[in-house]
Amino acid sequence: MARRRQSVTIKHVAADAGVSLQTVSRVINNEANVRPAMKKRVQESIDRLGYVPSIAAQRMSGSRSYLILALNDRDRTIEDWRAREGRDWVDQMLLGGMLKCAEYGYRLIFELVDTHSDHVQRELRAAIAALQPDGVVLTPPHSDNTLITDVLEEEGIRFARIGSRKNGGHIAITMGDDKLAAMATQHLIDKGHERIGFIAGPDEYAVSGWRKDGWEESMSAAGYEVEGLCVRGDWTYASGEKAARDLLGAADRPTAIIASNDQMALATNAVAHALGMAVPGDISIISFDNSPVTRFVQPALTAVDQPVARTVSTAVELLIKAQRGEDMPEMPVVIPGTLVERQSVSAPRSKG
Amino acid sequence: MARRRQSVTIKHVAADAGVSLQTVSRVINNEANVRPAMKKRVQESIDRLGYVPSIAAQRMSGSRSYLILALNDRDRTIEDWRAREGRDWVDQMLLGGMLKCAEYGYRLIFELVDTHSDHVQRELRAAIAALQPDGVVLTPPHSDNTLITDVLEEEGIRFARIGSRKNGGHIAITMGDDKLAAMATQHLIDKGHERIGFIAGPDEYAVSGWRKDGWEESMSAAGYEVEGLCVRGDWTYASGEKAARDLLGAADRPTAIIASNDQMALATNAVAHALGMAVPGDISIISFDNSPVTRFVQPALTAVDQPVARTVSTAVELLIKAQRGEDMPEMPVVIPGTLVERQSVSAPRSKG
DNA sequence: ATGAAAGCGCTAACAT
DNA sequence: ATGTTAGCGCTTTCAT
Repeated sequence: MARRRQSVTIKHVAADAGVSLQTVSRVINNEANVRPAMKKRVQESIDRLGYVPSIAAQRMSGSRSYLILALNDRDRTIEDWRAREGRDWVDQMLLGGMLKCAEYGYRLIFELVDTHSDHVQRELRAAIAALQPDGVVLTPPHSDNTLITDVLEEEGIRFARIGSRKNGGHIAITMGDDKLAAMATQHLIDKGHERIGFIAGPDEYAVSGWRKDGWEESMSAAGYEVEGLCVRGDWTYASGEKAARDLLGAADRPTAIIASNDQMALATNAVAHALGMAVPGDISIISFDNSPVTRFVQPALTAVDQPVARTVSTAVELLIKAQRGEDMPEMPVVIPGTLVERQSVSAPRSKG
Repeated sequence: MARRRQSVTIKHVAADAGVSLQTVSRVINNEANVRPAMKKRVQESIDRLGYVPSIAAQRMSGSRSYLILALNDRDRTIEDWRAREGRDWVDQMLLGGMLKCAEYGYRLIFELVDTHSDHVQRELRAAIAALQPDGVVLTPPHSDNTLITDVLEEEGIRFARIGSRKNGGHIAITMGDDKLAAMATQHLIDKGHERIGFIAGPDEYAVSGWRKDGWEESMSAAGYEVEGLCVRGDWTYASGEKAARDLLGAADRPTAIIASNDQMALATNAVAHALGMAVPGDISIISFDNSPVTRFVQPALTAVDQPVARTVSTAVELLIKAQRGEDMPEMPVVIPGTLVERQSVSAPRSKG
């Protein structure tokens, strides 16, 4: 196929408007020092010719690439895609990230990186060299991975960390996990529960700790015991099964369980049924994430919704605005989630 | 933030290896006329310095952009994302497309376009001017939209149409929709059904017609009537409800229904329940697509699985290979789907 | 406020 | 088989 060239370039516009390339460039980039009349004339040529700048050329000449890179964990993402269980984290990221990028004339490039491989750094440097993104959105567990953030700092690329509170010179955004967990716990306490179990996520994820903190906070504020009521999982269904068996097999078992994600909540629900316990009659369940599956399971799960789309959208917007010279927020930004009530919570059975 | 420059460029590698830029370029692009020893020396420098070519520069110099554009319908995609009902078409596209691109050092850019707006062409030209993609993957209903294909032909950009049989000079890939529909119909016939209803998709989608053809083919091969057994929907749940009411409210109603997508099948299931009919006892159902929700509904739906990931993966691979000079397939490529049996099909009740 | 010239990192075309 | 030159489309100096 023939060597493809830009059909309409800045030169064509300049010729059409009878001005220099520079003036056209100034108009494109909305710079100062262009008289309104001149600007109008150039803009008309742009519109008439249907001119759109080549981002390759813009990037080449050392300015912006108009590309935002969204980094996700390769294994977990591919596993979710293959499982086809309706987890829509990626879709929500795209919904928030792509649309916000489009608003500003940027594009979101979704990229997978191996968190645990020893060549994360190489992979990342390669992506940066190839694309020269104007900003990077980091999702857990990348958000606090210093292997990654070190590279980005070295390369001088702005980044936003989702699910992180480390904002030194960078953007940090959380969904208020501790407050959400506290809210979920309080919701159960209000229903009359006193023994509320908690299935935590893996340590590698900062959000795991915050969610646990929130649960503990509400429990101790109410004067309830937490000892022996927390089990750690690793987000997987299997780990949720094991955790649920531990909690529900105990002599003084809880009357409610909060699971740190949907998979583990689903597993808890299944284990309860397997043990002949009614949900929510014998055991109430609240899950985190609120992916589509929470609505399809029996009973539909009460869940803490994570506003992924709004969070990523905000991250992208802050990155773009920072590039335009606006200040980045000093403190971690919180995009709070909400509790979505469904059928997996009721008052505990009155004690015989 | 400081003007960012490539940290390691082809110049550094050339200097390090003591050769000309051109030789490095030849090694990068795996071209002929480089002695093995020289190639090895250059490759070592590349590895040592961690050099990765800038795709912006590669594109600028008139060669490849290493970008493949995947075009989807904006409204439908955003609606799916917002609905959060577990439809994973986009995820399966990414699974197939991104991973295949990565294999060849390309990147997939996922882009939304308004099919029905009068400025599709402007939108598309803008995307092409900005990104200069090496190939475009078209999904229904874009695949047969001449507004879109005309622009691509004008710009000289190779494209692959998914769900299209129009391959004149381009790549066409289907999932064998007619055969799949025929297979689903035959499956019901084998179970003893004679009156099998069909809910078709909108005309705008070529696949709608093929699926209907397959149903008709199996029906007439078995010598069964199709008159009054086909109703057209528009993919939505609401249209499926209406279609199902039409079919199930008739005097001589069908004992089985094939719906052309999951949403309409779900609606059919709900309508059957509302009318006091048992599924599959009174009415068997088969759906198309096999998105996650088919497994979560009661009863789990027998469905025709659409191998979206494999299809997109193939599309991308053919585009890349074509760019490398390999021939494009003359005929439409078929990536056949399969029938996934679940609980929504049984033999019809014996006639009283 | 506008223009001219230099250069970004790379490859195509043409040397040798 | 390797090197040299020109130029892709744009922005950044630096002039005017």
